[in-house]
Amino acid sequence: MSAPRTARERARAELTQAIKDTARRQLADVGSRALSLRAVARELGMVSSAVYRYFASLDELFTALIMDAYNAVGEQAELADTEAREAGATPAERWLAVSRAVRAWAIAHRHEYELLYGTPIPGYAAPQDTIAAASRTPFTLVRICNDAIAEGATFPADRPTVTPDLFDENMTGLVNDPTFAYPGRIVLAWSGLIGVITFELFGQFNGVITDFAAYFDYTARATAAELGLT
Amino acid sequence: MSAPRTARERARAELTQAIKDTARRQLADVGSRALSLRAVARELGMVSSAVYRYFASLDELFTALIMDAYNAVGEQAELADTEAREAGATPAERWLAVSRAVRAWAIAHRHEYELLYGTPIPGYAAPQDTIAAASRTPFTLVRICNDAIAEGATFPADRPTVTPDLFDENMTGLVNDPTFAYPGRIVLAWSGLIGVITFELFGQFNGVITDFAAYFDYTARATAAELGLT
DNA sequence: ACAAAAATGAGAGCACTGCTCTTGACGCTC
DNA sequence: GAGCGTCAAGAGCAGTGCTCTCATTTTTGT
Repeated sequence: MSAPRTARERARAELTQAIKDTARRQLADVGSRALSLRAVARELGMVSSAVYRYFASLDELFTALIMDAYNAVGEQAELADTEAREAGATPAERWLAVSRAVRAWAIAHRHEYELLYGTPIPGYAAPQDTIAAASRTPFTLVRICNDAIAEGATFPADRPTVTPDLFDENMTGLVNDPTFAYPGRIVLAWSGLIGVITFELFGQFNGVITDFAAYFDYTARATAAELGLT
Repeated sequence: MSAPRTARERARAELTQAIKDTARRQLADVGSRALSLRAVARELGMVSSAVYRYFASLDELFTALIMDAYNAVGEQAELADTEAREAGATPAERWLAVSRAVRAWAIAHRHEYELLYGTPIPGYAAPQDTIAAASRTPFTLVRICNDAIAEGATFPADRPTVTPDLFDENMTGLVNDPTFAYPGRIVLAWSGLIGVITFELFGQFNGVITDFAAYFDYTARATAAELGLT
């Protein structure tokens, strides 16, 4: 990611980006299963073996696309939350705004969404950078809850909670809630949010729901209510 | 599905099953992306073109595997619920039992689960039969709620609800609840259940949760509580 | 019982894929 | 300007899904 110093480095950086861009374009057309390194090379007017100078394998190209996609959806989520917060929205309204932003991105970038939350690519091993990029969206949800707690929100009583020992160490201090009622429920809310979007995109709601957008809003509101957000 | 009358029909039925079985075996080994019709034919000692007499395309073979998988997990769900009910379990306990059964099946048949709830196979068009098979598991959850309603359970007050017009017509009469509070929430619970299992299987919980089984039980209990099941 | 019809398996072949290796040309550094 | 590292290109390998043709076998109709 360092700045290109020589002409060759600049050309390399540009071509690397061009490969990713055309790959992303073809991904939108044919889906991840049919994405072909040779077709990408063809569209760029180069021979297939030349692409291997930039990505050692198709899996590596996929990994790069996944990284970019995690950052893209994370950026949308952060943006939606920041805008809502600056407009004076309540935590519940911010939750809805972020949920909508994630869904909108998923619909607009269906096949990139599949890369993130669909069947994992077998040869793809998530490096440390990927984890950070993947955390941007859920951390946005955590931020909303932390702000709500700071404003005096409390977790609804009489609901199942979870002990902190089920969670990884680096998760325990994330939410400002010593009872750990929030963190356990936030993770469930997060997986539920992706679950609803996935069901809609992957056709599990066909023949069940007719108005996807309206139903999604309901799910987001219901989830926020279950977190005690108002 | 009619009974084989001639020897050729019997041989055809057996070979069709043998192809599916070895395909399922190879699927467990290499995953759906690497499943090869030629490799299946090789293992069966036949030439690849012969397999096309039984499945017109790889997509058609996938469709058959998907049908079988939907029925397999649905059967496990129904079995778990029936056993729990006959043992005198409460609706909440039955919900937990069914949830656990689905998760257990998913872990034991990872790649078949991917076929059902992961990225859809592009060339696969769900016929009417597939919808019926896919409905077995969620209908089991509906049955639990109906039994609970029959026993006098009521939907928790002060929670967001949804109007019936968002749902397909053939869904409206499914749950014995004129207010339609249950159906909207059941669908969310269903997608949430699959969302949690998918997150665990697809690695989204790596670095977040350590004790998957314990956390899953919590999510199932929390979901049951949100439906007002006791 | 015998011929026509249908179904089946084998093989060759096409177009495509990911990936490797070698070759020759170019740009950068000293 | 010489030497080195990087680069695109091409050939080639093993594998894929799928189609076509050609015998062989089984079922069916008369």
